[in-house]
Parts: sequence; C-alpha cells; structure tokens
Amino acid sequence: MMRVTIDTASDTPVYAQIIDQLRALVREGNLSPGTALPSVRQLAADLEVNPNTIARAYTWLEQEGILRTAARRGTFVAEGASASASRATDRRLDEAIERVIEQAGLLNLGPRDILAAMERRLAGDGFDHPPRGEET
Amino acid sequence: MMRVTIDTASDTPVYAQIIDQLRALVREGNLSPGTALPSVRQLAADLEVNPNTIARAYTWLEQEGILRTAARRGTFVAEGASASASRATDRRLDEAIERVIEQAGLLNLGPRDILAAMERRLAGDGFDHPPRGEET
Amino acid sequence: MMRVTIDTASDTPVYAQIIDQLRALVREGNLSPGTALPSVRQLAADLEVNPNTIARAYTWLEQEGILRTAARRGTFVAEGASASASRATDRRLDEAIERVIEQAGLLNLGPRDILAAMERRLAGDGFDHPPRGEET
Amino acid sequence: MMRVTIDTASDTPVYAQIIDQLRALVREGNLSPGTALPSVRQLAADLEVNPNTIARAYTWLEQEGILRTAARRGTFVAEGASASASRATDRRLDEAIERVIEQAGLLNLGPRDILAAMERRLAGDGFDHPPRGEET
DNA sequence: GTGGTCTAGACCACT
DNA sequence: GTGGTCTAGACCACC
Repeated sequence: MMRVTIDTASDTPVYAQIIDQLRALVREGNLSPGTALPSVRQLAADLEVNPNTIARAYTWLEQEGILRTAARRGTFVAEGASASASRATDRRLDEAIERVIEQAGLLNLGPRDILAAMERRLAGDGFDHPPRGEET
Repeated sequence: MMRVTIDTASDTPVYAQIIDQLRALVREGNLSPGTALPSVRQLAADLEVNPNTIARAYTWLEQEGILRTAARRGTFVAEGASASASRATDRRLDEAIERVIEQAGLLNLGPRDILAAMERRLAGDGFDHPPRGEET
Repeated sequence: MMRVTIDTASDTPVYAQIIDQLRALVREGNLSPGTALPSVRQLAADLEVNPNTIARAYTWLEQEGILRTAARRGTFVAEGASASASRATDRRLDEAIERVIEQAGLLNLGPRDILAAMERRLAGDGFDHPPRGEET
Repeated sequence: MMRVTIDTASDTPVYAQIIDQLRALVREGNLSPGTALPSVRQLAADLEVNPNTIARAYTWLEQEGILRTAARRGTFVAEGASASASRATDRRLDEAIERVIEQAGLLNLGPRDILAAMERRLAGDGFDHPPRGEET
C-alpha cells in the first residue's frame, strides 16, 4: 500500500501528482532504497488511471535518479534516492514559487504584496491540502 | 503609449499576458477612465499577434468591467475601472498562490516550508521584477 | 434650429438616431409640411457627423413618405408627413418591443416577467432619456 | 439531452443564443451542478457551428461562474451556478429593457406609451414564446 | 478523445 | 477605418 491519491479535479496533471507523491514518500523515508514498487499495471489499476500515466511517472523518477528499473524484474527505489528526492523537491518548489512571482510581475506587484497575500492565505487555514473534489 | 510587451517564451498565454498588463496599467492609474485604447488591429500589429487575440483580451476586460467598447467607435477605459481592476488583480494573485500551495501539498511540505522558500527567493535579489517601464 | 442631439455612446447607430428624432419632430407638428430642412452639409456640420450619415437619414425618411427632395432645391417636409410619421413611429416601437420579447424568450422568461421588470424600471426614474454620455 | 436551438436568421449572434439558452437551462434547474456538458466539438457538430463558437460560449459562462471547466476532462455545471445564472439573467433583461426605453426616448414617447404598447403586444397572443422544448 | 491557444482570413454594419 | 462575428484549420498537452 502506498498512499498515493489522485485529484482529477486539479489542474496539476495526473502524472505530475503521482511523481510528486512518490518523490515525497522517498524523501521522507517511507520508501527506502531497494524497495520494489507496484508494477505499472498494478498501480494503474489501484489508482484507476491509464497505465501510460504510471509509466510516464516511473520513467521520470528514473531520470531523477530516484527509481531504477531492472529489466523484467520490476521497478525499485534507487540507492541514494532520498538525497535525489530532496534535491528534486527543492527544484519543484522553486519552480512553483517562480510561477507566483512571474504572475505577480505581470500584475505588477512587488515582493511585499506577494508575501503579504501568502501569509494572509496561510494564516487562514493553518495547513495545506484544502478539501477538494466536488465532481458528481 | 502603452508599454505592453509579449513574452512568447512564457507559458502564460499571450492573451492572458495582455489582459494582465492592461489591467495593471488601469489599476495603477496609468490608463484613466475615458482613455481610448489602440484599435484591435493597431495593437495587433504593434504586438505582432493576431487581431483575434487582442479582441479576446478586450472582450475579457470588458466583461470584467474594466473596458467599455463603443461599437465602431473604439474601446475605452470604463468608469470605475480602477476598482474593478483591483478586484480582478486580487483574484488573480489568489489563484496563483493557491497553485503554490497545492504544489507544496503534493510535495508534502507545510506552510512554513513555503514561506521560508518564498522569503529566501525574495531576499535573493532584493527586488526582482522592478516596476515595468522604468529602465534606469 | 431643430433640436436634434446625437449620443455617440449609444449603441443605436447615429443615422438611426437622426431618423427617429426628425420623425418625432414631424409627428408632433414641430415641423410642418412644406418646411425646408437644413442642407445635408449644414446639418452634418451642426451635428458634427459625416454628411453621408445625414444623407442616409434623409433618404430613409423620404422612403417613409415623410420628406421629399426637390432636385437642387433642397429637402422638405412632405404633405401628409404627420400621418406617415405616426405610422412609422408605431412600427419602430413595435420592433423595439419585439426585441425585448425575443430577448426574454431566449432567457426563457414569460410576459409577466417582462412587464414586471419594465414597471420596476419605469417606476425608478419616472421619465425617459436617462442621462448619458460620459466620454472624455 | 439539452435542447439548444440556433436561429441563424436572428440577429442575436449564435454564440449569444447558446449562452442565453444554456444559462436558462441552468437557471431553471434543468442542468444541475456537476452535470457534464457536451464536449466543445460534440456540441459544435450537433449545432453545426464552428467549435470556436462553442468554446466562446463556454468560456463566457465560465467567467460568469456558471460553468467550470476541468482541463482535458470536460466542462461541467459549476456549484452555485443557478444563483449566478439568475443574476446574469437579470442583467441581460435589464439591458434589453434599457434598449426599449432608449428607443422610446428617441421616438419621444413617454413611459406610458411604452407600457401600453407592451401590454397590447403581450395581450395580443396570450403568451408568445412558450417555454422552449414542449411541442404540444 | 478532451479543452486551450493561436493564426488567417472572411464578411458585416457603421463612420 | 472601426469593432463584431464566424469559419477553418493548425498545434499543444493530457488522458
């Protein structure tokens, strides 16, 4: 069991959600080097997504040095995965922040405006993952 | 003169870049109510984009109550545009922030991590993105 | 002097505004049969519109039997103009009403809804011609 | 099933006809929150118009808060759509009424004239424009 | 298959 | 010349 959840309503592509969550699991030590991941088909079935989507995520994490694929034997968490995961996580966060800043730039707002709005927002509900998913 | 620039490399759509910049100009009072905007075709020529793209931006801003278009006479900044622009700007920033927060959630980071990364980034270069249009 | 005013902000085309107002003047007896109208150029200068626009209005009213043009002598109010004007006015109003009703149809509203909204509106300010024209 | 019909003869633009009819369906609860709308291409094919025209309508309704579009998953009726739809409908009707009143002003008629003509018209055929979709 | 974006170009009514 | 509308068709990322 791996505790990956998909939010189909989100704008973040499904494959990216999977990548980010697997990476977080590795980074936090919930998945240690050597551990076997579910097969592409298995995980696809569990998450009810297209196998291509899982394959895409695995390939990506392999490129990041977090997973390693042993031909015909399966996919495993790589040695040193945790460090790679931390690095990648930082990169990812930075990118996201870069996007807010670009946005603020377009809106012609300064850094103070951003931080202020950010703090206002975070004070609001204390923790991340706002409830989501109202599809019928 | 209006100082709108397009960054074709950005993955913010062209029409959105135009909307955001015009909205900022109005919000800051650089474009006051009653002022005529360049014609659809004129601005299209200046920015080297298709007239449809400009028309899309103008229509959007009209729906936001920021522009008003007098059929066949041209497009003008609406009365009360500044207030409408501020409201819309806030909405836009909030959306962008929502996106970072969602991102952080996927990475399994808490609000403190976000703010820290944000402050680090903003401290980094003092003030990034100086107010547009003032090449010192 | 003829008391015709143009509202360039209105959606109603300028030529139609002129037609409607001249027709009203005739209908109410402020312009009686035989009276000469200003020349196309004269009226165009007074109203600060393109002569084509005036010519278009005169031609239209001629078709309605309200004006008559005597080659090289000018344009005059026709005999029986008043009756023609009344008929045309009725037609015009009906068209306008037809448009609200079509609109309400699209919005899927019934006649009661229309009358109610109409009465609400008319109760509001008692008389027609709301102030208009905020162009800078 | 959605019962949207286009009247190419009408001078209400096609995209506006679609907007108005979808809005009416939502307002009356025939389309409830969460319901998926036909895809842009599907509806375009059904109505025999260009996909761009449908996209324009969907985008507009999204900005009105009536639809919500989940990128690449489809377009849905938004939460609280009904209230948004009512508000927008009111705005639309008011605009239409404003147009009759302006018209009457040009014809130099008073509010009583308008209401009288209106009532005459509405009495004329009992109820014109029966609620769409019920061919008895 | 989905929606999103953009281009190119047409036609219209009006000024 | 103006804005408005519409078509046709392209390319993209994602599922």
